[in-house]
Amino acid sequence: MPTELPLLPDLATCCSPATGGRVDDAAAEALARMFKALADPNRVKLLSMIAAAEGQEACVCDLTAPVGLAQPTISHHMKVLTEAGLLSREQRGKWAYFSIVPGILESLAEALSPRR
Amino acid sequence: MPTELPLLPDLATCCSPATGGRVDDAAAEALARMFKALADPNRVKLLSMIAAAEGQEACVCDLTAPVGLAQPTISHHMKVLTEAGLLSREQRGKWAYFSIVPGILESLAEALSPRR
DNA sequence: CAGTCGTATCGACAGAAGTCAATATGTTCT
DNA sequence: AGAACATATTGACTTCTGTCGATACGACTG
Repeated sequence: MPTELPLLPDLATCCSPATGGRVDDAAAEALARMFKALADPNRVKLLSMIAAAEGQEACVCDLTAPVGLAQPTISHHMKVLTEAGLLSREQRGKWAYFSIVPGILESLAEALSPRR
Repeated sequence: MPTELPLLPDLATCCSPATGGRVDDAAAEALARMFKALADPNRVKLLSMIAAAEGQEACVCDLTAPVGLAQPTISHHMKVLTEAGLLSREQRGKWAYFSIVPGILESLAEALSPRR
């Protein structure tokens, strides 16, 4: 079920970091949704491993072992990160490659930067 | 129950942004704990209101009305933000003033900045 | 010192989230 | 086509989380 996607626009409304002025309800929810995706240690680890990989992309097969979770759980976390707009998925042959959505982390970081 | 506090050190281990290299378990948990505090729209709103206030501090009495939550709920959220190390509390007379822990947002933003 | 006001804690409840085993889907190779 | 492999989905279970009413704590005020 496609529920979102237009998350970047919400964050990129320009000149409205969450900490530079009162944030409206929509922006607060958009931000909270992305932070919620990062609110799990295993997802932070997964994201960091992808970010650390060359090309900022990684195959699920490379991620399963290091985090020590069952395969369905990894799949679940990847879905959460993807639906939050942080990762994008690309099926390449038999494998699923995930990569960080370009600019999304910078947008998040900017939303946190005080007084712009 | 005092469970944490040394969160800044964990983040400030220098030169180890979550997205610049594989993050270890401790760092992942520290980061996730802070993101978890931001994983609620109302808390994002509360934090942004404090950040927007002059002196980056605000009295609870000023925050209750705008978010439209019951007073115990606000108190709960403030506690979550405080225990996550994002806010500090100061009792001034009859009122409780909360302010953003200096540098904490910058640290978080830096942890999100890719390739350092 | 009794009352009032601001804030925190407690207890309870509904809904969300993390985890895994089992199973399904889809892709490649023979 | 059938086997083997990689990933996704389903279902079930437990734990965590947001919310509020009731109540307790603390500080000023009269």
